Amino acid sequence: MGSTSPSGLELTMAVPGLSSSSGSEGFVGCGAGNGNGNAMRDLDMNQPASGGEEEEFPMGIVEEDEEERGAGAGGPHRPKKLRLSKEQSRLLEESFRLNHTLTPKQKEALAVKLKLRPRQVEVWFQNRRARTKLKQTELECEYLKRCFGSLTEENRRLQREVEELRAMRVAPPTVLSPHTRQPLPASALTMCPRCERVTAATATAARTPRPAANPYHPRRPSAAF
DNA sequence: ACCGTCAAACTGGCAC
DNA sequence: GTGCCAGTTTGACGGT
Repeated sequence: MGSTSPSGLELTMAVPGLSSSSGSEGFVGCGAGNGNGNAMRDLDMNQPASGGEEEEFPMGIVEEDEEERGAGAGGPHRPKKLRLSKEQSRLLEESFRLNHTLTPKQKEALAVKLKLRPRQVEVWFQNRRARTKLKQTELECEYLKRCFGSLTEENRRLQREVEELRAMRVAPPTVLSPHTRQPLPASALTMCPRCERVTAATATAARTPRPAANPYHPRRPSAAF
């Protein structure tokens, strides 16, 4: 795609690390979407078969039945589809850059300037907004995918850590009795609820049934943590 | 000739 | 009533 996006989609996105400028050429090549096709097409598009110098807006208002067109929705034949000239596209892009929506006056003025119908200008802006939004959505999607990936990795890492901590808990620390200086049996140990240090269990605490350990919040195995 | 992509144009629904 | 949007249709065009 290169620096000059053929469709020149300008994107704004509240994604860290991505350009969020609403200015021109905000889009950094994401590769997705309009590929190279347009770049080529723009070179050839709307070129008269003769290849000679043509009017500035060759694809302007079609002469054919304007009335039919209005009523023609769903009619037997749609009018031939137009391809906007490079100059028309350029000017439309330019005004889109300034404003993503048009007032009726602006629309009318632009239509006159481009020799298009106001409806065409309106449709172009609608489609242009849609394309911009689509591009943004695609970028957000990519960003969220990356987030998902890193969070999955983080989750795996934390799970491993939990397993390691659980494994360490199997072998409780040796705590010496303050009285006898002899190692206390694991069954005599409890966790101090205030300082979360392993202490020698009192006789009453040892007899009091304790609630089952919460598997999601395993107690710390020792004061070392 | 066929297919995929892009964009012009249309349609119906919704918000104001 | 008007304008916008999401979804769709359709034609132009390039690539194979």
